[in-house]
Amino acid sequence: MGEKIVCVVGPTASGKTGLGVALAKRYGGEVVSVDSMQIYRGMAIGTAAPTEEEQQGVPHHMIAIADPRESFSVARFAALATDCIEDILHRGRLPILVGGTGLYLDAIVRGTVFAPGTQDGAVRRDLQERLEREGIAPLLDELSAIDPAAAARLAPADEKRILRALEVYRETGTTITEHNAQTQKIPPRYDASYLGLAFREREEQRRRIALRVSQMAAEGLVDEVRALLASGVPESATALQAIGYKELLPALRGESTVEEGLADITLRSCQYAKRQLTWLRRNPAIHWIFWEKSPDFEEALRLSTEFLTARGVG
RNA sequence: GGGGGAAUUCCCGAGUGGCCAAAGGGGACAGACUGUAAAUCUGCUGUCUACGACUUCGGUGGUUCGAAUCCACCUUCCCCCA
Repeated sequence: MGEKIVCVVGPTASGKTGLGVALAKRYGGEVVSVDSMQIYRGMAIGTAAPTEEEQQGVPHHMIAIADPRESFSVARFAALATDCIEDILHRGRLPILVGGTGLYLDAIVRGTVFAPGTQDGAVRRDLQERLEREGIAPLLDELSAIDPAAAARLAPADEKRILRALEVYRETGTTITEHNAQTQKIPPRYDASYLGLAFREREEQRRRIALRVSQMAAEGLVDEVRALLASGVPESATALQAIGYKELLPALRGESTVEEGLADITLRSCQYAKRQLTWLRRNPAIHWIFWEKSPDFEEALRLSTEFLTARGVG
């Protein structure tokens, strides 16, 4: 087992930022954001990145460090975040990972080794072209021949993963099934204590999200999106795929209204929260704290401390 | 006041006598997830004592072996003329 770290997880708008800061102050820790969209600059409002005031003097890492024109990846994120964590540990402080991007968080804690190959690599481009020319069927057949397990596991419509599976084989000579089996044998890099935040009632979660969206609008979300576009961020950029941004593009093009865009943001955020919960639910190590009505951070800090003490943290 | 059109399962919307518990989309719910992950993909969605039965297509009453589909009347909504 590696060194002890704390992870605060939960769906969007569940109060992770608040608890993360409270824990950091209580334990002398620093926050590492594990969020696929907060890494981009100029997206503070829509990604609900912690403001200076919310940070309360606690050092925060991995926020607004990338240009929104570039594309990040799990592997890149995990590498940078791991550097941050190591640095915090070397300084004798407690790393507190706060974030909603499940894949990223798991990759960091487990120390996942990703197979080579990137989105804009030659192999991927080649496969992409073949997909456009020939359709998915021949590619899936090819995968069946080299990695029947993966071919059986993946749905024919899951083009993204089929291409990736073929890519891994071409880049490494090893099937993705084999690669995954190998990486799963690697012991976790960190000894993580997980605290999960969630609303007891789904409806309460929805209300909370709707409230947050209207606050974002009041803080100038529309202008934020406009500014990104004005600075040359293409609509196809990963950053503009973020919820809160892509839904406002039609309104900015005059094809829809801001009101409709905001309603769409609320809807997509609720659906996203649901997916986050699906991801988190399969991690039995998470110590859940459920909000009955609205967040009660004092109580949450008490429960968290109790749990962390039992786990030997602090 | 006259004329025309429409009412379908949570929503939108197909369906015009049997192959309809009813296409398709959305939403909801559940799940997956190893270099785009706030992304991508899958399943499921009338009820039940479930390889069968029962109740649904605005309401009531008819026609028919059989109706969401045909007829009559009623209710509501929309459009046109006045």
